[in-house]
Parts: sequence; structure tokens; C-alpha cells
Amino acid sequence: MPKIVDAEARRQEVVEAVFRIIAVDGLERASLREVAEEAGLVVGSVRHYFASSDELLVHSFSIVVDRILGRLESCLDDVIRQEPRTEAHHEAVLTLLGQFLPLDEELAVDACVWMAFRNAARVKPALAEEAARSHRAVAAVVGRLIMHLMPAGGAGQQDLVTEAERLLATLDGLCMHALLQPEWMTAEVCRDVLASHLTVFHGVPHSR
Amino acid sequence: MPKIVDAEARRQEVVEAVFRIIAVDGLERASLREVAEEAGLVVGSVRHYFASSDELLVHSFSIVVDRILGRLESCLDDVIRQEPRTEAHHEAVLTLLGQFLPLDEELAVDACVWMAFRNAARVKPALAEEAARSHRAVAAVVGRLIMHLMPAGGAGQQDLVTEAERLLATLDGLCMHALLQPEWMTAEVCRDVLASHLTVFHGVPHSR
DNA sequence: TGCATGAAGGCACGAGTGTGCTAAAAAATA
DNA sequence: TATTTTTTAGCACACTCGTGCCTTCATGCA
Repeated sequence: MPKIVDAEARRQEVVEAVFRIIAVDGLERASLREVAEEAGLVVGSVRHYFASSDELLVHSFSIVVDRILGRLESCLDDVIRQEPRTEAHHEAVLTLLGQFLPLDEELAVDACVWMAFRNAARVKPALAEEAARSHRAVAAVVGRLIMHLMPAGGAGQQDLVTEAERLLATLDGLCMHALLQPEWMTAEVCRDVLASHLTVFHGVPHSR
Repeated sequence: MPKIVDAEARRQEVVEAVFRIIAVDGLERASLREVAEEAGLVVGSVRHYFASSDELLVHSFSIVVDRILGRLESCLDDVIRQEPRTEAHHEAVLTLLGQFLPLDEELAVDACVWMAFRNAARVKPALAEEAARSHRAVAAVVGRLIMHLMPAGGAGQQDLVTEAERLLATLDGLCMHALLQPEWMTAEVCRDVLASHLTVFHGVPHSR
């Protein structure tokens, strides 16, 4: 038998190279040659682990989606664990929502890559399935958060859906602005906007 | 002297071809050859009216921005013309906000093209200036709307900025979702979300 | 010590891109 | 009619892209 390398680890390294290229130069520069060079490999090696360019991109997409979902699920557990209407609960909610935004370097890469893939999926059929999955999963998390935040009897099923879509839209819009106009949409503005949005869910905000 | 053609009209035809290609196949397919074919011309003709590919794209970007801004300014005038806290006023506000969304075919093309250019501007320096201009101008319109909607004494300057950014983020998020997940984010859901957002600005919504 | 096999490296083809440059066509003026 | 200038058309070059296909290398087992 030949040299044994951890194939999964190699694939992960390549995916990380894809992420760096997308974050810096955009998805259209994530070609096999560019990815190989960024990963310190040759095209042939990359192609040994990924049958085609599409497979590499789809796999990268699924990795970033799983990473984001993992963080969201974890933060959602933290939220539920807190006593409602306390300062700690409010902070936990803000932390959860902050996972969508490019607040630090790692989050910024993920947000950037996620946005790039979702936008590309509109015209690139190979990415459509993963885009739908990510949308469903994230909407489910936000939906659960909304159900947790809104008093059960106070609103109808329709309102819950609308509020979930509204929060989701605001989050994606914030993320987009933070990525495209970082000089205007700073982390502080993001936090203010989120805090203002959350005002709807309890009579008076806990902190400013 | 040679054949006289309306150069500006020809340029406009080419720009329209660019819009159609972006709406259907995305910005990355808007090459000179594709644009020329879509416009029923040859590459040489397109290049006669636009010195380079970048100039064509930047000019197309500016056209779509101007078109969107024109609609927004017009709708903003309509809003101010209405008596506040009336049904007609509420409808005028919804109409203004609806200009951001792909609610009909023409709006959809503009929204799609606008999104594509703004996203591309992050990694394509030639588009950066126009992206900044569009962001400033649209933020100005939304800011004026917010000042008009919020009682002058009831909130500080900081709150006005935050609310403007929040509305802007929600609009862009809605637009994005309507473009990327049209089966979920229908025109009806968009309207519900906007109506819910506007609840903040007056005690009770006028219509549902 | 062989050698089969996974890993790595690379060549070449066709298709696509922007752009420099040239050449034909067409029509209003001299 | 002759000329001048815009418009239209197109060739050619260098580049990048994905991919099919082949070679070389290294290594763990027989």
C-alpha cells in the first residue's frame, strides 16, 4: 500500500484555502489553480481529493453552513438555559444573533463565504440544494428563538412566521452591510440595531 | 460625415442588455461577447461606445442606481404630501419601501442588478465608488423617511441613525431573500414584514 | 526484496475572456 | 463626384479556466 495521508484532513485544508480566497478575492477567483496555490499544492493534488471544481465548491459550502449552524445551535441552547427577562438572557440572545455578523475575523470569513455561496446559488444550480438546506436550517433556529421570545398566547401563528422572517431579513441585511460598508456598519452600530430590534419582544430594553 | 446614430440611445440599449444578462445569468456572465450578442451587435460595436469592459459595467451600475434613486425620491415626495397617520400615508410609506423589493418584473431586474453590482464592488475596485454613492444616497432617503416618521422630540439623534440603519438592513435583507428564496419570501410576506416593522413608528398599525 | 497502490505532479486541449489593431461600409459634406 | 469621419465588423494575441490523461514517486504489505 502507498503513503497513507489523512484524506479528510487534506480535504479540510483545501476547503480552508477556498475560504481564504473567497474572503479576500471573491468566489469568482476560487479556481482550481488559485485554490491549489493557496493550499500549497498543485492542481493535480486538489483534483485527487475533489472530483471536480463543482464538488469542491459544494463541499466547501456545506462545511461553512455546518460551522455556522453548529454555533447557532450552541448559542440557542445557551439562550434557553437562561432565565427569561434577565440581563444574562438578553446578552445570550445578542450573542446568538451576533453569530450571523462579521464581528471578528473568523466570523467575518464565514459570513463572507456564506453570502458569496448563497448569492452564487441563484445562478449556479450545483449550489442550489445546499443553499436551500442552509436557508431551512437557519430559519428553523430563528423560528425557535422567536417562539422562545414571544409570549405563547400573545400572538398568532402568522405573527410568529412574520416576526421570524423579519428578524432573519434584518440579520442578513446587517451582515451584508457590515461586509460591504464596514466603515459605516461597525460592530457597535450592529449591536445598537439588534438591541433596537429586540425592543419589540419585551416592553423595555434591558440594556443599551 | 458618416451615418448619424443616437449614441446615447445605443449606449442605453447595450446597458439594457447588460441588465437582462445579470438578471438571468449573473454578473459573471456579463462579458463583452455575451452582452454584444444579447444586444444584437458585435463586440466591436459595443467597444465603440464603451472603451472597456469596466467602463460598461460602471456605467450600467450608475444607470440602475439613478433609476432606483429616481423612484425613491418620487415616492418620498408622495409620502410627505400625505397627511400623517392616515391610511393613505401608511400606503405611501409601504409603496416607497416596496421600491426596494422585486415586486414586479421591472423592480426585480433592478433589484437583482443592484445587488449583483454592490456585492461585486467588494472585490472589484472599479465599482467601489459607485457602490459608495448608491449607499450614501439611499441611506439619505431612508434617513429622511425616518425623520419624517419619528416624532421630533421623542428620540435622540443616535436613535434616528440606528432606526435608519435598521430599516435599511431590513429592506436589503428582504430584497435578498426575495431574490434568493422567492418561493418562501413572496410579495405578501414582504408586505407583512414591512407592516410589522412600521408598527414601531405609530402605536397601532392602520391595516393588516 | 519486489511491487501494487495511493499520492503527487504535470502536459495539453478546447473554450472563454479582454483588448490592441486593422479593415470595410456608409453617409453627410466639400 | 470625391472625401472625410463615424459606425460596424472582425482578426489575433495572451491569458485563465476545467478537465482528460499520463507519468513519477513513495510506501506499506507480501
